[in-house]
Amino acid sequence: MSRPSAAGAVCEELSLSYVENPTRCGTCAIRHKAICAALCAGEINALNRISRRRLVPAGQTILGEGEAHTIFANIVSGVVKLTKTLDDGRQHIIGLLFASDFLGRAFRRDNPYFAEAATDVELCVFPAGGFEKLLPEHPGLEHRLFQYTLTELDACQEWMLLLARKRAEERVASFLLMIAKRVPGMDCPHMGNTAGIRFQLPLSRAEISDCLGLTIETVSRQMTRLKTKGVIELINYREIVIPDVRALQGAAYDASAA
Amino acid sequence: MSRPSAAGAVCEELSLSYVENPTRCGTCAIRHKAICAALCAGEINALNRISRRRLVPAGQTILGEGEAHTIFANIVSGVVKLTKTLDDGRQHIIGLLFASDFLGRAFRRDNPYFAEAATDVELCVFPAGGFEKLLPEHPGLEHRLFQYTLTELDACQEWMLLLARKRAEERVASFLLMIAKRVPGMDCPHMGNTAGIRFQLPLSRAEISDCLGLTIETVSRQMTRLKTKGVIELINYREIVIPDVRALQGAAYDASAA
DNA sequence: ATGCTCCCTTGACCCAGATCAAAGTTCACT
DNA sequence: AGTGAACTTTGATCTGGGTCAAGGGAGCAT
Repeated sequence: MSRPSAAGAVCEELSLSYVENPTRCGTCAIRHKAICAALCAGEINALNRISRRRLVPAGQTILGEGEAHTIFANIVSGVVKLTKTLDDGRQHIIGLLFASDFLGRAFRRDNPYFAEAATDVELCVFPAGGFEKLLPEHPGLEHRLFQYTLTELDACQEWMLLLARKRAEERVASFLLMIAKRVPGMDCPHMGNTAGIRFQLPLSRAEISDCLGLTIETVSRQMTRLKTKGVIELINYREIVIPDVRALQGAAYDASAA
Repeated sequence: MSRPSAAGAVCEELSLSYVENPTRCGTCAIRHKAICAALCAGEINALNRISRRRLVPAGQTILGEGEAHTIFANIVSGVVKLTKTLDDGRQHIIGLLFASDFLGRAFRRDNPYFAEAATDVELCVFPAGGFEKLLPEHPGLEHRLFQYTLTELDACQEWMLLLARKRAEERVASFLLMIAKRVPGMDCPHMGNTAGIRFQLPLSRAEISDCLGLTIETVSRQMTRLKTKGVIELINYREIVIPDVRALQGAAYDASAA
């Protein structure tokens, strides 16, 4: 599960936990996108005061399912997967968190899912106690978290439609589209078509199948199928080019394709 | 889709909109369960001031998908189904609302789903404008709604696992269990076993199949299967007895079965 | 009663995707 | 370069649930 990636990270807290320095949030990549966006100075400072940066290498557990959760966190970079498991081993990835997403289920003693770093991940961590104490004191913070939760619920309901009614090819196409929207892209110099998108898949085939309610083999076959149709190009197992997003949206049966 | 039921209701606003009378909330069946629970007197009064009771007959639309939503509401009695549709007609019921549940997606112009009365429904309706104005003024109200939304998200994630990984029989059993928990039961005099549960299904087979990502025929076959195994008894198409809840939990592969 | 309509069940058959089984890639490490 | 482990693809076959097509009930109107 562990893969090499940009930051050859080890899991340890960096010595960035200086307490009063406002440059910490000031220079943060997700300052204006995460729940931090739209917080007033007082709220940002309160958060800043209890937060610590942490690097988590790919494959490492962040929160255990059913355990009491000890932290909340913003994802600064990387991808976190949230998994639920039936006790005979069948499992499903109920959510992926990307840069600027928020990790943690407030107002609940035990964590309803298992959270694991899918790639190397950089977190901005808040201890659970401190964070939950902050919420009632800062309505603006709770409001932001509420809005974020509503968006998460929307996405979850959309995904239910995929699981209940889409065919395998549509699911894989929908998945690639979702990843393309959330993952940082890279230059696409070999392509004449400037509309093309190129990016790195953060998940293995096994993990993709656990997102889509399919098997590894079916995911693989559908990828090959999309490649044969010219809807996607596979640079290698992890790297993908989408020459024409519209075509992929068509394959995904994506209603939001204009 | 319309069925006879207790209240032979027509859809019209009742003349209950007297403005200052506190007995309205005071005598409400869901006063201590809906988002109203844990609100202070001021908040309840503010809600009371803008609310109206409304009866909606089975089969009638409450909110259109994609339309601007004009109302929020508490479900006082009955069952509301929330549906999403792909434009080729494939559809899925993403949620069912029962007594004390809340209907409406705050902070969004358009409604992300289609809401329809599955049975005759009694609503406590709030006009959208008035309700959204109340939220920032009453943090307690927003807090309640936030908690309710988190619970909804938990349920949605649990349901995703069902759609992604459970087999047909487990899905049907899980569905019956979910209904049994939320729908008012009735006496079970013909049974010696006092642990038995008897209730009315609020949905047709077609609607159940739209909840479970299955077809009508498969739902029907699995119901017959559960009946043959003795896990359920069918009084008629809509009425069900569960002689032993444990057995049904087993069939549902329900992890929460102790 | 009779017939109608709307659901629901049952049966026969089919197919998308699962399962089982190799073989091919990729990449880290000698 | 060579080896091994992990991941991915591909092929053959199987099967759970879908699809198509008849029947059953139950409730309502005549």
